Amino acid sequence: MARERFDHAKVERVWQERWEKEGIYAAKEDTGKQKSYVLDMFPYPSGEGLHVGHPKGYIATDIYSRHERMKGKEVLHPMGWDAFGLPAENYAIKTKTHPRVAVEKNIANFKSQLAKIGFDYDWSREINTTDPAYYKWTQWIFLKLLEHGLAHQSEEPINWCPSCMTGLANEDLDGGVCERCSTPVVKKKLPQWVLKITDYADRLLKDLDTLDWPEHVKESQRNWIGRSEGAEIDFPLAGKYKFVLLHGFTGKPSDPLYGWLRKNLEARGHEVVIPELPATDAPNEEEQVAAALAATSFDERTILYGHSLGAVVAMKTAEKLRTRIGGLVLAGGFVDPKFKDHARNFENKFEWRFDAAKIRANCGFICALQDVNDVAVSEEQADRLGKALGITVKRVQAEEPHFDGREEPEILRALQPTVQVFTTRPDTIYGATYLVLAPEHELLARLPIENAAEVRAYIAAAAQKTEIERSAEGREKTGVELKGVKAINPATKEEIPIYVADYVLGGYGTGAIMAVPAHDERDHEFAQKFGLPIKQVIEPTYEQTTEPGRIREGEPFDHREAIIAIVKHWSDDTYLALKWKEVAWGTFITGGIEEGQTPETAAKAELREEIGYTDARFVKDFGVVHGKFYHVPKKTNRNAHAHVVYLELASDEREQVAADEAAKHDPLWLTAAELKKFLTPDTHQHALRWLLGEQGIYTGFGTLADSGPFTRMESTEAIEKIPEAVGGRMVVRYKIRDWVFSRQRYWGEPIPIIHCEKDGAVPVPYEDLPVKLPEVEHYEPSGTGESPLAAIPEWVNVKCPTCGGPAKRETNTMPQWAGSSWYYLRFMDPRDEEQLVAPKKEKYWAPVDVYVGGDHAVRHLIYARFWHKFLYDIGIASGSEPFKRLEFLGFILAEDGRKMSKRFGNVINPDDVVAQFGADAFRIYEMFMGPFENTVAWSTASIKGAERFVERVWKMAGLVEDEAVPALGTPLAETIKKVGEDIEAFKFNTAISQMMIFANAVEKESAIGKDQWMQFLQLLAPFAPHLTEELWGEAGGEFSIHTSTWPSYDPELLAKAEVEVVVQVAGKKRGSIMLSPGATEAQALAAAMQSEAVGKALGGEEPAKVVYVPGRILNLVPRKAGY
RNA sequence: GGGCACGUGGCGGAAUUGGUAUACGCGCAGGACUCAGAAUCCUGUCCCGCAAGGGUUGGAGGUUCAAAUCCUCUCGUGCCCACCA
Repeated sequence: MARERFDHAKVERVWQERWEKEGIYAAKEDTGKQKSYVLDMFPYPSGEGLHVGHPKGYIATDIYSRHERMKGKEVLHPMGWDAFGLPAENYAIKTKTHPRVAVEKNIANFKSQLAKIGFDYDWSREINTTDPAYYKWTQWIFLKLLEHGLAHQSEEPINWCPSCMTGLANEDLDGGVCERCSTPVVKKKLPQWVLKITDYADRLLKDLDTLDWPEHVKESQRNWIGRSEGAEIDFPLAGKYKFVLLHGFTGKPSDPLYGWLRKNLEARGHEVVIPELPATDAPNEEEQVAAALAATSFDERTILYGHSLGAVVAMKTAEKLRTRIGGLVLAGGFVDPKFKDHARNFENKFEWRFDAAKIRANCGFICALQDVNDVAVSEEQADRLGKALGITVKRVQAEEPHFDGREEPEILRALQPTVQVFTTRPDTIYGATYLVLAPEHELLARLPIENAAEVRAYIAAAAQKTEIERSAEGREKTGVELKGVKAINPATKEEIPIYVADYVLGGYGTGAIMAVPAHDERDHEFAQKFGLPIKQVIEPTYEQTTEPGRIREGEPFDHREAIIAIVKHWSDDTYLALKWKEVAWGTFITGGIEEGQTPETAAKAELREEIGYTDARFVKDFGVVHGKFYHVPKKTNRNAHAHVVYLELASDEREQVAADEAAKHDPLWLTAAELKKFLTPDTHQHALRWLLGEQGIYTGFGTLADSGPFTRMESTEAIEKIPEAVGGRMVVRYKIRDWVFSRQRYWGEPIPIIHCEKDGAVPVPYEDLPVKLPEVEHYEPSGTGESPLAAIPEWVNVKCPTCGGPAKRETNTMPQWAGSSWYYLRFMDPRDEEQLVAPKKEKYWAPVDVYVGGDHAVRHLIYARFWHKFLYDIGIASGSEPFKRLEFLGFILAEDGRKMSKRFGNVINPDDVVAQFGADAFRIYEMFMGPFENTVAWSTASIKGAERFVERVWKMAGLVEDEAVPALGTPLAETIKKVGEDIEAFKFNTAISQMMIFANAVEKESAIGKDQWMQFLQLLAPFAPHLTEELWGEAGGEFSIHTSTWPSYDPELLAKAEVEVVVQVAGKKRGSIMLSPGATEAQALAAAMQSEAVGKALGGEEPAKVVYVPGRILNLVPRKAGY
């Protein structure tokens, strides 16, 4: 009987309605089943709608989740919308519609497109990041971060996109340009909220090892985090200073801290004066300032320091000076006698107004420290001090609150001008011939620089530059020397110059480097341009890693001074080389340096002994190269320290050579090009590069030279020993920067903060959340660094939650990444008004078992992992990682091989494809296109294959019989096994091909048993849910096939009675034999020898060797020559 | 410049992880059905050779009884990072 074609449109409609009506995909928490949480990266609902590339990941999770459900698990497969962000806002600006209107329209469109494909989403859990009921919790997380000290305000220069008119996180840049609009970003100083993701860097890195993620994604994350181990080393500034230390109202010059400071400063040759100040508990300005002034004389080399009330006295003293001093350092200072923990009457006889201009004029630099845990002086007080003096107060961690410890290294560091550098190569410190500070370096404002105007101009110019200009390829190094200041290299004790240059980045390490031009490309380039000394301190060292001569691990080395002599021909452009007779070596002349010899005389002697030439002229000693190898005849590891000596022969005059020397090797005259191929040891290749001038600067590890007590030590050891020896310390640094969290735009979550003049930044009380986004007239960013929200006075002006006084709301919004950093938790409990997620539900569903997505994943994943770890720390999440397994998808390109885009007019809408070919054919085609992670171009021609397969299955219903077809037993068992395994492994393409193979087998038999048919439909159900539901019903199956139990198979059907074993002779196939799987080697051999072809290939002889892999292969190795 | 992948027919790709290379599908060619086309079905389809046979996984070496798979070098492509000290 002829069957109608499959009417996909009708079948899809019928079943999609029924699934929806019966709610078969709703996820429940109380079924007692094992759970499975399958998640797609939720989309941004753009105005363009879906193209055929978008559903690829959704189809995969759909298949996977349907399979999980049929395996008896309780499945959570939700969908939602990441709808805040710039595109919606820009669209709103263009069309003058509210972004919410556009977003709602887009969501409706996306939903209808998705519905047509027949997904098993639980729509009752749909969420939307722009819904106040959702972003209430995004704001809640922000307040929790603030509460735990992980959010703070900063005024550091940040990346500013002049086109989007907003600040951006480091992660939002693409090689120095805004990733959205490709405009070069500039540095701009704006008050910003910043999240301290750096506090989690180490855990974000370490926990990667526990994740079942593709290796390249983990690698990208490691790259972002960018951990590097190195050393922080202090380079003291040259020159002797006189320090005048003024104690506070609880201090005395006899306190241990002052003894400690005196000892440390005097040890460096400085002078220390600690005057006793009278009556500090009832301050009297005149008396105290007079005491300070009387204690000593003041000049350019004087640095005045004050602690607590002493800081105030120091300011007053500086104000009254008639000469200029080197600098003013304040710790725990204040400008207003009001304290956190006590009240004290300081008003008597003290003038609390300061002449900041006078102080600034009198002091070379001013530096103020504030302890983050100070009990007396609030942050706000410290800020006021900073404002009064026109400086930024540096917040540090004191040993004891308010710097009351016995030793306070932060004070010492602030007093004693040093430049702290970060380096991963402390082994090169003896070659550090200058220092470089980044233009942002805070020390630049404090140093007594003679050419201050020039330096300031350079710093200003650097700030103006875009990232691109600053780091463009072919960049020319620029910089300015700081005249009048020098640093001391703590290893060599030599004075070295200091530069400011923008090739050093302010945000990484300490913002300062020691420059080693001999062993760093960038430093070398800079040194060449500025005529700075280049000092070699690392000699190249090579280890032999191949036999013969591979180093014997753990055995000691004997050391030998040696030479490698490069000898030029007297007339040709060729060089003398030795071809060794007993080993496969090609070398230059080489040998040891005996006592009393110099490298030059040793090289000449070696040349005479080995080849006989006597008329050599010494030209050059290139330096030393070290070769580590195992000396086979001497049975020892050897490290040969070889001077590379260049000789030129003046004539062919030569002597007789001893017979034993001549027997060892043949001399050859080779050109440079020939030598490149001929020389076997790496050390000799290195020598050749020196000769040809091809050896660039050496940046690798090696052996230290000219490095005092560390000379001849190897880099790896020196890296461990040098930092401590020069007073530095090993530290770990990360490339990842803190997350700039403020956006000066409208369409985002308002940051729930109220700024009060009196109380500073006050968090909005939890019970007042959410802070709803108000309606505005215009969405345009102001461009001044203020969000459009700032233009709504009735929203901005509020009462301070703490004091009730007048206050203003924070008008910046959060970045788009905020809402997507925790949405997977909300799906577990999407309508809860009391809490972010109910602990019971979280415990049941977490973590996400399989997470599928592609684009932007590195950033999203790092932010989400950061927030998740924080939520874990405060007890909201029960595990420390959100996504157990991650599958990365490859994109679908347009037929022309380009990206699918409205711009190119090559977009294919899934609606059209579904209408023409059906949802099931569309799903099968997308999964059959290739491996899931591959990027492949769409092909309308190829989708026909999927359509044909659907039609074939449809027709196959006509072949169903009551009785099982025995010949299909094994193929069906194999198919059940493979399809199940492949779905779990995300290998959908091979699962489909296995089902096609089975369909071919059914057609060959022209029959299939009813039970076999129904099992086959179940295998196909996750891929083609509509077709199989229809056929399942026709065959008498109970609704729904998607809630039926995944078929099992009899493993015995997989174990065939006989297997084909391929017979090879000498690795080439000569036939095959049928054997029982348990056949012995003897049986297999006997069967194989029956074959004529096998006998012929063996030449009538018995095989010399037999390799038998039961069930697979029998390889016979013949006796013939060559085997 | 650094890191990570990858390279198999005309095309997408498969190969139980070292054991019959090219499964499955697209395309193409020939045939059947048809007045004709669409659709469908059958046959063929890596290269050389009439055949027996030989060759072939970007290229060159190596390890192994056996290599697409492991190692070394080399060429090419893609992705990520990039003045990160």
